[in-house]
Amino acid sequence: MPAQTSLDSDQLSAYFALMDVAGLLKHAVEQQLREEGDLSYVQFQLLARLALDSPTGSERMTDLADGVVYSRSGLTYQAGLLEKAGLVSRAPSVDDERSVTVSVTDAGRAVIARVIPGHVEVLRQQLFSPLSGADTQSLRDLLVPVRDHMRAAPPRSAGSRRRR
Amino acid sequence: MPAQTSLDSDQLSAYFALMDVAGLLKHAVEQQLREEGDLSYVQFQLLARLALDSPTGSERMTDLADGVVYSRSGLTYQAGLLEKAGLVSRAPSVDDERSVTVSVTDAGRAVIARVIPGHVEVLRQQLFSPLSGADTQSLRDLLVPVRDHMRAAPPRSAGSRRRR
DNA sequence: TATTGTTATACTCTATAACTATA
DNA sequence: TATAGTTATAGAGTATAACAATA
Repeated sequence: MPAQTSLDSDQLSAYFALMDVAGLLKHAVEQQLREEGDLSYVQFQLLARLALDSPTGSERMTDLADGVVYSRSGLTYQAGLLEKAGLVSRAPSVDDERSVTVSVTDAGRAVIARVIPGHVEVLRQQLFSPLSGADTQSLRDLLVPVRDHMRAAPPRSAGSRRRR
Repeated sequence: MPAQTSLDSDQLSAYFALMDVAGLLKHAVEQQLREEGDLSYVQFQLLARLALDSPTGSERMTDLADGVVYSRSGLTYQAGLLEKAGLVSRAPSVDDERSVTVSVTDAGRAVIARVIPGHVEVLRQQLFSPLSGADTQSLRDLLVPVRDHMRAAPPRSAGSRRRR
């Protein structure tokens, strides 16, 4: 069985459908986030990760960078914007003076809380309304392993700094 | 059954997995397209649509805009870059003097041909290697209806100009 | 009047490379 | 020496609004 040099039609249409759906969806949620919370998608990701995923509401810059932003300077830029808006604070880490710990503020949590209902509504209308519960679960089960695989085998430039 | 104001955990993880996979994949293919063809993803989409999807290799700006770029000025900008690079040509449409017909040149077809193998290779490694043939078909069958639904009910600003 | 496309403009985001400071 | 983060800088992409030309 030789390695194919082209894709079959299922692969092609899956690829384009994936990119189209994600592109349209991102566009829709970015508009909602901008209107209701003055947030970009990346800023929402950062804030949501701190406010919803982290028990302490804090993470080091390096840990935040993994999976949210592609370059460190980009993260510095976004964190700076969030800090200027009063939604996060930054302080040197206690255990390692090189590191910076980013923390959501109360104002940051308030923005997330304010933005979530409209966000959910967009997702419901745009993404989930054509999908049954079983469909959604299938989609999840298909995509989560792909994400894990991609994160495990990063495309060179997305690797950690030590790989360069 | 009242309308929920939050998402269940399958929906949440499907949403984030979708956005993460598409973001990582876009990042990977953009790098490949830039290295091997000096193309951005949008430029690749435009060129591929003309070279692969259109029987004549030509389309009106308005038709190109549908589903590729979000604003008309953005399409003008990208078409200008492609024209400057000699990959497309633009001419007034014969039937409607207001319209502009964009056509792939031979050089444009050559760039697509040069870029495709590496593109397929990235897709194979990043997206398809964790998916069986049946998985790929399932993914396609789940996402194509979502795309159709999104295109049918655009999120306001992505609509055609006459809707504004 | 409505539609097609372009232009001027401003802004956001991202990346590279050089730099500082700590481990 | 290696790692964490910042800064300066430059470039790409996008959107809005005003505009010209055609239907």
